[in-house]
Amino acid sequence: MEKQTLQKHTLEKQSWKNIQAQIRQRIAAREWEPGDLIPGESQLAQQLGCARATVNRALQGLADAGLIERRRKAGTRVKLYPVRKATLEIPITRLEVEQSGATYRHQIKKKKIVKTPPSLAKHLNLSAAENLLHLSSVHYANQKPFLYEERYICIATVPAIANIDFEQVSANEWLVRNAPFTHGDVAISAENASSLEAEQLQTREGAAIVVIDRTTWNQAKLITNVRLAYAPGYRMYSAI
Amino acid sequence: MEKQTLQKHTLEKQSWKNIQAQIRQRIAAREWEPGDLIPGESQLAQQLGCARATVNRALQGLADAGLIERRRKAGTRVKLYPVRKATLEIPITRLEVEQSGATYRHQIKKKKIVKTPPSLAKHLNLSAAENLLHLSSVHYANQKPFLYEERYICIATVPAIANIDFEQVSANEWLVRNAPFTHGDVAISAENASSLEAEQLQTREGAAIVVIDRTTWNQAKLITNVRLAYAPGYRMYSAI
DNA sequence: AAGTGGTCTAGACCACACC
DNA sequence: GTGTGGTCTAGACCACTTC
Repeated sequence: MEKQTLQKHTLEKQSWKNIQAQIRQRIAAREWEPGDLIPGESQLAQQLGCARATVNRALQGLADAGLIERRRKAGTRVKLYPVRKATLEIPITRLEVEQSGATYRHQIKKKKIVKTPPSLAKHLNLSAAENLLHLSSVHYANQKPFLYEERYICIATVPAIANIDFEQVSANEWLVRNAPFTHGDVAISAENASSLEAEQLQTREGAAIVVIDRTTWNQAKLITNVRLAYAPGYRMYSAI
Repeated sequence: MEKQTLQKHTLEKQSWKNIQAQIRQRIAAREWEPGDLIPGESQLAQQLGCARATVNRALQGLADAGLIERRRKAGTRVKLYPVRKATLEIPITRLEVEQSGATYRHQIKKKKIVKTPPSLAKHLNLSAAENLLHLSSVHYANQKPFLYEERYICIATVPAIANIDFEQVSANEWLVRNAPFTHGDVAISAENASSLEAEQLQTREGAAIVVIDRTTWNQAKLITNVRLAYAPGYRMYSAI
């Protein structure tokens, strides 16, 4: 009690964010150079007048941010090459469009049940006999094409999709709300629009478009694989 | 002691990750539906036989992952639209190339000191009188162009750059190691290669290329703005 | 005013990696 | 073995928000 009151008076607020900021600054100021070992948690706790758990939380955040590297017994080091990370949010397309102030609409272009196409079978190591629902659709913002989507949904994993009217709710939105996934992967690239894509996006063939390829799983079961071709001019932003 | 031993015997390992997985599963299983309020921390702690702090840690992770939404007094709700996030690592170009097994080389194409160009002045709200070091360079993987980079560095913020030989260390690498930044922003887009870019990247004009525009700051002071034009075929990957 | 999450503490034990 | 980070606990107080 006595100690705590003292701290409050001398250092005002103590929180793990505060501690983290102090350590961050000491790293930025080169007090500990890249590659250096920094003091142990207990030592820092004593220096900074807080509990070890608080220092631990601060350091875990810094490790997460890629500034330091921690190993039991070996201690904590300032990274030689700090790894910065950009976090991109993956929004529901309808919300993304609406948040930009535009009116959203989407249209199904194709819908049929197919066996696993060879291109996917290899990449997703899926049985060639698997039944997939193949959907193509275009999403519009203010009646202008925004995104052309080519999607495969694994029927065995998500049997309920058989009864969904995808004219009402996009597959994207329905899946996000009804088929929670455990993990997945994303690839982002740039491609020249094919003639089909150019037609659907009402742009010229060869225009540079952002393409996102995304696959999601529930445990070991594939849920969906989708290729998203955004209309020219699409940009993704992130703070770092 | 007695209690702890009991837990060990009945539930094997208890950790916040375990608790988190249990809660995750209950959300996935629709035990709590999207929009529902889930029990408070103390209640969950009692149910799960652990301390409230442990539940707190688990729930904070889930909030971070975008699955739930927490507010004091209001409680914790399952998000209607879970926001998934993809985290992209921003590597040093040399390391990115070398990790792919290729040999790295880079070459400075232009280097001169300029006043803030109008295009940047607006976007970065920078004084037009600011002195910037303007560098263009090409990074190669196995002698093939990998990345064309157009960079501006704020001399007032990083005076030390005046004496750096950027033939030896790329600006990218030098800055990462010597000019820590507090925050920044990134934009990713697809563009058709201009004639200059096509020439530098040894590709055809109009080829679709990934373009990353990145700006970093130290507190209120601009460090650098860079436009990275990757050779056709470049892909960024992320797990989600 | 009251209830919820957010954080801190002191102490304890564990898990892992290095010696 | 031994030292480091990783985690857990019980209890406490704080801060924010809704009522």
